[in-house]
Amino acid sequence: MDDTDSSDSWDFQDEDGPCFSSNGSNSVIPSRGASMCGAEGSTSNQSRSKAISHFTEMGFSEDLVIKTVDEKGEENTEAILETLLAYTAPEECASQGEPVLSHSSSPEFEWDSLDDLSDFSDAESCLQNEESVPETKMMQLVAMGFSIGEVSAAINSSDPDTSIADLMDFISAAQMAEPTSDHPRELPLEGRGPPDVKKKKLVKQEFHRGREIRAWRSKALPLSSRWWPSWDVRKQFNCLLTCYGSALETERIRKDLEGWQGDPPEHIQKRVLNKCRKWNFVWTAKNSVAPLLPEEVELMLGYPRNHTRGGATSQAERYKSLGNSFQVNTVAFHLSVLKNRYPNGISVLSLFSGIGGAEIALHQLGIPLRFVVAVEISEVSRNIFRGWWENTDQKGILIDNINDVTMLTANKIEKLVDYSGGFDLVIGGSPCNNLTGSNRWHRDGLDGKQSVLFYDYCRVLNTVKRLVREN
DNA sequence: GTTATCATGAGATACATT
DNA sequence: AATGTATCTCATGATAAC
Repeated sequence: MDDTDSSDSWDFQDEDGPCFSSNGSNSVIPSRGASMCGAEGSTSNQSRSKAISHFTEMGFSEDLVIKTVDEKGEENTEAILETLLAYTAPEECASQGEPVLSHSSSPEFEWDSLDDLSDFSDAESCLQNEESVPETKMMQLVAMGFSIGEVSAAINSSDPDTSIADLMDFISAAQMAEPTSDHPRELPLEGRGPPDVKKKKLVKQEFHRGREIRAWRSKALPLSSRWWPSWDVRKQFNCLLTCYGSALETERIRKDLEGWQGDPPEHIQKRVLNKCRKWNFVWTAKNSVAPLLPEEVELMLGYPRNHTRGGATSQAERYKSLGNSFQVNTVAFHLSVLKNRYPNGISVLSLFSGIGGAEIALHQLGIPLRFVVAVEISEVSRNIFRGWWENTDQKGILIDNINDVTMLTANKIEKLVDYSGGFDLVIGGSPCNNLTGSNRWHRDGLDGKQSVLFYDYCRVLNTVKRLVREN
């Protein structure tokens, strides 16, 4: 059962990730910071050299690191990093003729640009140690923020022993040519470039930021960046829900904020901020907020732009189908181990398939969809998925006329297994309507009307397993 | 250690408006 | 008939206050 989804605050989960982490945006080098705090006094020399090697490993020159560490004190990792970047960034801009921190376009909204560099040295050692395993290479590059399509293309068109650095080179070159319609970029990562250490850091940084508001403010939401008030301290979006804030709500906020000289009083700020949190509002003009557009939600969740446009009859349906869906990049990350196992295509039984998050993830990984059974109760979602299937010229077989999981009897499963030659993957996230805190009315747990389908997932999975064993 | 407070959520329903 | 809005409601974990 894959429960990777959009239910938590929109933050990449790192438990299974090999070399990146989503430590909170405020924490700077938490593990190292802690060990340094504990190393006061007698062992300060040790912590000093530790700090120095930490920053030199990041690619900064040793002289500069020693100077800065002595200047700022080895415990002030944040300040050190800030200073180091301040020293090195202008040089790189000059030599490469392009902005290094391309997202920091408006000075008044300069966010701390350092917090996510913390685990980079771990990623670096990861790169050096495990270059021999292709899946790992794929995961590492995806973890750095390259799109799965780009990484697949690069790995497919190079020798198996090509280094990560060369692969990055390859991808960068391809990006400069133009993004293909087949593999559009999931996130706008303008900070990419030649694979020097600095760039790798930035790419990694961008990857984390893709999940945070700050990235959106200057890239996907340039207007928002301009009007974002300093007292709106949100750094992450809340859970992407199936419903959205009303126009009247945003109107009330506008009225609340009008007529103050400078910042509004604290109680107003608090009220507005609570509303913004509740509805994931973003700033669109002076004193004005608005819900995220469906296109923006699609982008965040890793779907192709306008993925939900055709099949969904209304805006409400678009939000609903997106709010109930997988985060594609996350699913692709977990499924990337299948890439080399199914070069000739995969046979998938997709339960609660919705708008096709699992299938899109496989497609973006470059795994051909040889045979897909998509079981989905919502006609709107089925239409969206079929639209995608046709738009991407899928060559495999799609069976999407079984709408209800409870109708998927052992008999039918057996026929499907015979027809397809067996399923390689059973995937799906069963409904959580009766589990979620949002539902005050029928929060009946797994035995609730919708969530009870969890048991059908188990039933189907066990049937498929049994058939596989028998064959 | 215990209690109080706060924030939050793959939401549901009735009613109003278009 | 379809869409938009207001109102409903609460377990849970984190943190603050006692």
